[in-house]
Amino acid sequence: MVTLRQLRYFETLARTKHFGMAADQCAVTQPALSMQIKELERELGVELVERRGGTIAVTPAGQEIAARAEAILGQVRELSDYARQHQGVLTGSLRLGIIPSIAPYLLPEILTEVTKRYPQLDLQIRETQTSPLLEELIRGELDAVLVALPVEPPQLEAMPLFEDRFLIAVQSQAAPDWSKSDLRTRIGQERLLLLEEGHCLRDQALQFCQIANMQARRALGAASLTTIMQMVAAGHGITLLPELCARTEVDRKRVALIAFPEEPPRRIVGLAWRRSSARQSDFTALGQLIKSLRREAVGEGQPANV
Amino acid sequence: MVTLRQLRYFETLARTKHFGMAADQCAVTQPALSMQIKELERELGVELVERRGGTIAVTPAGQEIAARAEAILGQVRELSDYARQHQGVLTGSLRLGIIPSIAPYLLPEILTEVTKRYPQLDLQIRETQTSPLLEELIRGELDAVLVALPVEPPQLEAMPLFEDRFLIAVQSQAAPDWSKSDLRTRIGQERLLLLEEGHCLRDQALQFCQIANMQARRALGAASLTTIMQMVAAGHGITLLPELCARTEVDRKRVALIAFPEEPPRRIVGLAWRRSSARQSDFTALGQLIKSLRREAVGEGQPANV
DNA sequence: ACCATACGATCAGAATATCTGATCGCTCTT
DNA sequence: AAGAGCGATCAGATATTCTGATCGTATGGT
Repeated sequence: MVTLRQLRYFETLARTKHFGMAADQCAVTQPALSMQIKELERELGVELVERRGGTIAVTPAGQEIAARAEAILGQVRELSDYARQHQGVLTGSLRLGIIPSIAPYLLPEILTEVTKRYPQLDLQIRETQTSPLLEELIRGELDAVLVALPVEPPQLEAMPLFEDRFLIAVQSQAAPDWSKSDLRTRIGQERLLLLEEGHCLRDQALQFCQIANMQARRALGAASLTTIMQMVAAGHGITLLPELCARTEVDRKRVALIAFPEEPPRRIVGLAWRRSSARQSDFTALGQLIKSLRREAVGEGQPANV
Repeated sequence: MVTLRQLRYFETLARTKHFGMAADQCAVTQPALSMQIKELERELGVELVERRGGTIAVTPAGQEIAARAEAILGQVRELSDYARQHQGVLTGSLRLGIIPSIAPYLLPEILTEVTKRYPQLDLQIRETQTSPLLEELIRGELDAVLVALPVEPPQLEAMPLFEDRFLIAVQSQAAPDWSKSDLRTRIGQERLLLLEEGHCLRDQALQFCQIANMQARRALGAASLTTIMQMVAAGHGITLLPELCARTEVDRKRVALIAFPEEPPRRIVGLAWRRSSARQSDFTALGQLIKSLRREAVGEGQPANV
């Protein structure tokens, strides 16, 4: 008799193409996974993976079966989600992914508020860049993600939460030198500091500046905004900084923030989830909670112009 | 962690609304089933069934979850079927339903032929009337059914196999008395013997005779064609007999068969299965096999006219 | 050619999960 | 008030699944 356990293990194996890694992801030892895979093969009477020294290949039949298994596992997840709805909103566990340019600035407040208002909720956080987050979301390893919109995959649905304007961060001493009138031209003349490849923030900044700053690409990617801000403070360049990050990252003595006078470049921060998920009400509740946080926050900490 | 076992048990329970029966159907004892249901409820955090003395009720959440479970189980079945295709046609086990007016006459040959040509196939037979067969087919308890076409449910697909003409069976002594010219009128004057409610044969005969024989409904239903033929032989009435059954059921000394001169009433015998099943090639192979049997059989045993 | 390494298979024993059969307690019927 | 039917519960048996150690093989570097 086929079991869900077998399907779970096999789906992971088909994805990783590696017994050891798959076993890790399933949180069991490699022999345990091997045995279940073998049992599934015996059960179905089909060779699912070809074991060749060093590496393995998923057979064509295996591919198809992995796809079906994935669909089945998805439906089981939705069944559980549906059930969870019946014990009230935002209860049980919710796996939330957040991108690095949001997590540190919003997460503490989110956690405080969630603990206060939804003590039943066990919020599990994963912080990484947008594309792995979306993959994991689609695979069902995450329930929702907090990212910059839009999100492309059609099986996802998103709720915009707030607008996050970009400011220009420059070394304080240099600030008086910046006139608001020709910001864009001026940017083109500076060295633009950006995060490393893969961060959506980098892409957004590049997109905005592509006309203005053709030499931006030579800027090597930094691993964190903190690094970048230290470099700005030391006068090694400028950067585009989301308002959200400003309060935390900016040392007012050493760095000045310049707002765009009109039509500021901005990102939309939103919550995304699988369209097929049965936890819609959880997500809208969580979205509302974050929205409300942000409104208060914006109210108290006004954007700092020069 | 939700298991397929839990879903299987619960789906059965939701259908039977009875722990004991569900346990029987699942081939386990009642405590085993109770425990799995309880575990599923704990897992999902939802009460799935209301236990009230004597009887139980499936909660609304339970209904929805049972429906989802059913869908999931169906997909798992299809996954298995898909896999089975890969080890060649007509291997493994195949659960075939057959109606009583076909089974005794076709099954022996089918079994002989299947054993010869597909020794790998484990054919499990269920014999009952059309409507329970179709229900079980849709639920996935059967893989295919051999019935009179058409079959209505849209999720089923059917393959016509052969035409089975109806003959009139009368007591031998009375036979000379029948002129072919006005068969229909004549039928109206006789007592028509039919199977009990639920047999498609009864409905087909009634449909054909509805103009001719308005008093047919008073004929009490017999449980088997054998009973009916004994009564015909004893001169208690006449019946419409499918050609398929004639060789086996007719004692030529006591019963005569009269063929309709033109446009004989007939039934189409066919094989039906779930459209969603992944075993199409099994079914067409089985259909071909039955077709070929029938062609030979028709060739050797010509319909016996007066 | 030889060693080191990485990978998956295998095995024995331990830990879990699941099942059975007996029994209990409740509710409805008579 | 007694009996029948039903599901829950419990203890012990059984089957499944897991772990940790070990093995054999293929591969790549030297």
